[in-house]
Amino acid sequence: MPEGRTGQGYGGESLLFLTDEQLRQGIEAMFFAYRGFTADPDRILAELSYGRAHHRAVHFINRSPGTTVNNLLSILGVTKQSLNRVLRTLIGDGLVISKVGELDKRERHLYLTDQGAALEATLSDAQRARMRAAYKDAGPEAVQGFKKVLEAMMDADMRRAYAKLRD
Amino acid sequence: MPEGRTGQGYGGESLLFLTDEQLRQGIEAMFFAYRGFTADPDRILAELSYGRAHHRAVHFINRSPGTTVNNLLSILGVTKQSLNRVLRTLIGDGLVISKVGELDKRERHLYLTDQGAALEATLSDAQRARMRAAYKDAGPEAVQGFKKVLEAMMDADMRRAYAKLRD
DNA sequence: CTTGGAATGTCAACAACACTGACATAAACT
DNA sequence: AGTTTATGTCAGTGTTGTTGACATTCCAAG
Repeated sequence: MPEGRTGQGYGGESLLFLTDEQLRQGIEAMFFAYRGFTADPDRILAELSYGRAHHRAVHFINRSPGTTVNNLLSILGVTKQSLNRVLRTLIGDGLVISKVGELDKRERHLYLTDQGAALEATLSDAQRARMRAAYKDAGPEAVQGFKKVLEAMMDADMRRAYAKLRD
Repeated sequence: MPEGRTGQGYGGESLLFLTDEQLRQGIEAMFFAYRGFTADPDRILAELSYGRAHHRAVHFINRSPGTTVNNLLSILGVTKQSLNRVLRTLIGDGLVISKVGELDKRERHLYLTDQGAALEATLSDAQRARMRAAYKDAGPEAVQGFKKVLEAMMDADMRRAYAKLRD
């Protein structure tokens, strides 16, 4: 071994960051971090007898007001029956309204009511607070790397959906 | 604003990486990436009529052979009833064995059988393959940042558990 | 205009995985 | 001897996901 360059020097020639041990650490980090990622909204949702699925629906409706059910379906990656159950309760509770499409009357366009927007804000604030603290701790360079790795970890369709949401 | 340094320069003075928009992108990246993260093992598990909970149990038993039920409980962050349901099927299927503790006979120490180790390897290989590809794409610097942000995102107890696993 | 397909919604059944609460047992600690 | 700890188990419940079947509405092609 002529040049056994150890450490995680940024040269890129060293492949030590691709060892099974390093990968396992990353896998476990994802597992533990995702728990933290969802912990705060979960606590709020539990009090309202809602779940993560409601959070996700509300998040993406807020993100893209007027989105269709089908669109939401492909982003969330669940079956229409599963999404429909969630949407029904949200509509029933007055957090979401569904408008028949003008151009294509088969489509239902989804919007948050004021009440829905209020819930979304509460959940987002909690989740962003943790995210902000983590970003601040880690610094801007780390955040760049964080996003880069996450993006590379996505399925191709999800990467497309993610890119689309960023436009 | 005297020095309005734009971009994500690594100076650290610019706080543009802490805007709500940047945070939301990170949140969505976590959501989509976690889906990719679990997709490959999920496919394998579905064929065996196992679920993610089985994967997690097998992973951490492989990681720390001889670990006790209580220990596993605190790492996984679920109730003993939930874990027990999973362990019962794994033991019944001959993937895990539970040995009464020698020093403290109340404790059960958990080990993978050869068959259990084989499943763990199959699942790990799939998950590591995606992780490796993502790491390779993103590069060692990005990976460092990735881990740094994830660690900062964990709850304090999880960070401790994570650190302990790395010793 | 009729027919086929797409988008949506609904009903029913089921499985995985989490929860709470209650109770049992054995072993260890005080 | 009494309490705590570690574990296991039973019963019930809730969220979220799945399939399968079927109805409705509408667009578009023949």
